[in-house]
Amino acid sequence: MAANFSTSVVRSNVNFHDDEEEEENENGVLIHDDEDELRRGPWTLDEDKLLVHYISCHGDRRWNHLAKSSGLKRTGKSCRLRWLNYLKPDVKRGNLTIEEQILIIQLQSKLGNRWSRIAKHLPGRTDNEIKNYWRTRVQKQERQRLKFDSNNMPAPFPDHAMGCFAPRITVDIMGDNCMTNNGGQAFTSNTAECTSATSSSVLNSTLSISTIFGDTSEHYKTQTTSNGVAEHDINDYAFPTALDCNYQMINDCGNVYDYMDALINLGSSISGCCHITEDNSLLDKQMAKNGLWKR
DNA sequence: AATATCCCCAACCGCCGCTCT
DNA sequence: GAGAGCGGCGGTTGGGGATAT
Repeated sequence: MAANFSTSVVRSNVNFHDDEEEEENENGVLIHDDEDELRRGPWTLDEDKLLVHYISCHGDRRWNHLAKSSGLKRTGKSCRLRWLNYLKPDVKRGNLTIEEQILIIQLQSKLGNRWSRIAKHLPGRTDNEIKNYWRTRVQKQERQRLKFDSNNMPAPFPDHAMGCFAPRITVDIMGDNCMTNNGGQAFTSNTAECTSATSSSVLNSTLSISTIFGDTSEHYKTQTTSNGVAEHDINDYAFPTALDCNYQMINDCGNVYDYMDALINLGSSISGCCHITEDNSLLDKQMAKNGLWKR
C-alpha cells in the first residue's frame, strides 16, 4: 500500500526536479508545459506526494484547477477521489469492525444505497469502502443462492431475501437497551438510537438444544439475564447475542452461515424487522424458524 | 508447482444537481 | 433562462493478491 505519510514528511522529502521539461509555478510547484495525455490507473508514490503537498498549501477545493496547476497529469475528479478515499489524513484503514458492519446494515436499511450518507456516520470510512463492503457481501450471498439453485436444492433463505442487490433489514434497538458484546461492553455507535447500555449483567449458560433438527449432540449457547426476565424458551429457540460474531446459523439443509450473512438474510425475510431484546439478543421467532444458531 | 477461482478494493465512468456567467 | 463548468454520488470494472484445486 502506498502512503500513509504526514504532510510534513512529504514537504521535506518530495523532489520535484526530476524532469527537464518541467518548470515551477509561483508556488514552487512544477507545471508540465507539454500536452501529454492524462494519466490513468493506479497512483504512484510521487503523484501521491505531489497531491498531498499541493493540498497542504492550497486546500482541497477547485479540483480541476488543482489538477492543472499542481502538475499532476490527472483529471480533477481523479485527484479528488484519490484524496478523499486514500490520502486524506483521517481516512481509517483496515477491516471494518463488527460494530461498523452492523451500523452499515442498519443505516442501509434506512437510507438505501446512499453510501455517502452512510459514510457520514462512520468517521474515517469512505463511501467507496462501504460500497465495496456491501457489494462484496451481497455478491457472495448471490453466488451461494445460485449454487443452491443449480443443485436443485431449496434456497437457504427465501428468494426475495437473496435476489435483490440491496436486502433491507431494520435492527431496532428497543428502549434503553443497547447492543452489547459478550463482555457486556456497550456498543456505541454514532447514531442517536443507541444511547445507553443495559445495566443487567449477562450470564452465559450453555444449553443443549435437541429440538427442531433432532441433533442431540450439538450444544447451543444462549444467554439469560441475571433476573431471568428475558430468558428464552429453550425448547424452541436459541439466539446469539447481537455482536457475537462467533455464532453461525444452520438452516434445515444443514448449511452453515456466518453471523452477519444470516443476519442480513433473515432480516430480509422477516418483513424488515428484528429486535434487540432486554438481554441483548436478537429475538424474533420468525428468525428462529429459519434455523438454529450455533456457536 | 501450476492453474483456476475467489475476493478485495482502487479507480474510472456516467449521471445529476448546483453555481456562475 | 440557457449553457458551461464543476463537484458529488452511485454503479461498475479490472488488477492483483490470496486461496483452492
